[in-house]
Amino acid sequence: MNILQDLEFRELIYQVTDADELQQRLAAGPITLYIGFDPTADSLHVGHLLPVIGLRRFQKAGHLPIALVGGGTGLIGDPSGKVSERALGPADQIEEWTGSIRKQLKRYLDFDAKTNPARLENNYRWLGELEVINFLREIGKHFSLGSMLAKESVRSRLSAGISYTEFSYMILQSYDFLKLNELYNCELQAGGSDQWGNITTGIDLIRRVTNRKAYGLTFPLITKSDGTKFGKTEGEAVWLDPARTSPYQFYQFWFNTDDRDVIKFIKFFTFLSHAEILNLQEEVENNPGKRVAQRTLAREVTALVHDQKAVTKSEKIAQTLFYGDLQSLTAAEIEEAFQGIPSLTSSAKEYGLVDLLVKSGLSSSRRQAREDIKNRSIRINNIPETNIHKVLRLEDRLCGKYTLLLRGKKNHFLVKWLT
RNA sequence: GGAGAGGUACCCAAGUUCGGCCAAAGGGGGCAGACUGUAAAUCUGCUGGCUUUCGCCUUCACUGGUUCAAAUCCAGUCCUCUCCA
Repeated sequence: MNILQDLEFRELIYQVTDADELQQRLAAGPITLYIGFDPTADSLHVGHLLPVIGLRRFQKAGHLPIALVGGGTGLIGDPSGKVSERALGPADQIEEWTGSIRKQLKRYLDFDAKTNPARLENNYRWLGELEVINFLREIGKHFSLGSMLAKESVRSRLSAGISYTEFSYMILQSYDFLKLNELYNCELQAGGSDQWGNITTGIDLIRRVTNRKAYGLTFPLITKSDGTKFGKTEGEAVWLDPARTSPYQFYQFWFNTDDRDVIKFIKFFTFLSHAEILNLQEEVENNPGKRVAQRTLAREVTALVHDQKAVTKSEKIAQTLFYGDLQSLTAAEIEEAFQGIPSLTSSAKEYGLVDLLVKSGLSSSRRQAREDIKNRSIRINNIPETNIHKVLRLEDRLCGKYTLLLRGKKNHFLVKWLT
C-alpha cells in the first residue's frame, strides 16, 4: 500500500498531474513536497486540517514534507475561491499571524526524523527580497497574460473586479514552488482544490526555468450531506487554537457529525487503518444509534489537534452535561468537569435569569431570553425553568458556588458565584 | 449618451394600483420544543428592540416634502440590472 493508494482509498485525491508518472516517481524513492498556508488569521481552523494532515500522511509514508507559511503571499492575498477583493491587513499583523501559524503547524510534523525530517519555511524569506525590475525580468517573462487570464481564479473575478496585486498572486506562489524546488528539490505541491490553477502554474514555471518535471495534487472540497458549509458551528469557524475553540467544543463539533458523513470524515481526518475504517462503516450501518464512528472520529481528531487529556476532559464534560446528575457532584468534580465550557464569575448575590441569559450570550436579547424561557428551552442545573421573572438565588447554586445554565440541549454556561 | 426595470427585515420575495387594517404575506435559513441517538426525517412554536399585558421605539436604498397618517404619493440623490447607441 503506497501513499497514492492510501489517498485513493480515502478519496482524498481530487486532481493530480500525470498520475502514472507521479506513481512511478513515488515508487523510485522519497519525494519532497510542500503545501502553503497563508496567514489570514492568528490560527488555523478545521478547514486547514485536510492539507495539514495530508503533509503528515506523506511524512508517515517516508516522504519529506515542507509546511510553507505565507508570510509573503499573505501580504498580497490569494484571489482563488474569493468573490471579491480582500482588504489588506497591516504588515505587522500578518507577521504576527505568520508566527502563530508556524507554531501550530509544528505540532503535526516530525522535524527530527532521521531519514525524512520535515521543514517549516516562510516564503517571506525570498519574496521579501524580490526587487521589481529583477522580478519582472527574471520571473514575469515566463508568464503569458493569456494563460493567466484564463485561470478560473482570475476569470471569475474579472467582471467583479480584481486588482493587479491579487492578479499577481499566482506568480508569487509559482515562484515559491520554483524556489523550494531549487532549495530542497521539492517536486510536488499539494493543496486544496481551489489551488489547482496556482499549482499547475508553478509546475509550468519550474519546467520553463529548470526544464525539470514537477507534480501537483489537490484535495477535494469538503462537503456535507445537509448542504451546509463544513467547518462551522453556529456560524462560527471551528479553530485549532484552544483559546478560540475550546477542546470541548472541538470534540463536540466532530461528535455531531451526520451519519452520512462520518465515514468520509474518518477517512479524511484520521490515520486509522483501512480495516478499522471498514469495521466502523459496518458499525454505522448496523448500530447507528451507538455513534461509535462519531466517537472515534471525535477522539482521534481531538487527540491529534489537542491531546489525549483533552479527549478525556471533553468526554467527561459531555457525560456530565448530558447524562450526569448534577446535584450529586462535589464542587471539585464540577470545577474539574466544566473546565472549558463558557463561564462567568459573579460577585452578585442574586441575578435575574433574563439578565443572565443575555449576559452569558445564551440569548441574543432580553426579549429573546423571555421567549426562550417561555419556550421551555431554558434549564437551570438541568431543571426546566419557565418563569421569566426568575431570579437566581442561593438555592439555585450547586455546592453554593455554581449554577449551570442551559439553552436547549447543547448550549451550556457556567456561573461561578463569589459571594 | 438614449429607453426601460428595480433597490423591502439574515437571504429570496409579496405589498406600492385605491396612503391608515404593515414590524410588513409567503418561502428559505436560523433558534427552540416533541420524537430520537447530543443524528436524519417529520410535526409545532419563535424569528427588529424595550415591555408581564396594554403599548412604545426603530425599520421598507438615501435626503427632503405633502398628510392627522407613507414601504405605499411628490422632488432630488446614490446604486444595480436589461435593452439601444
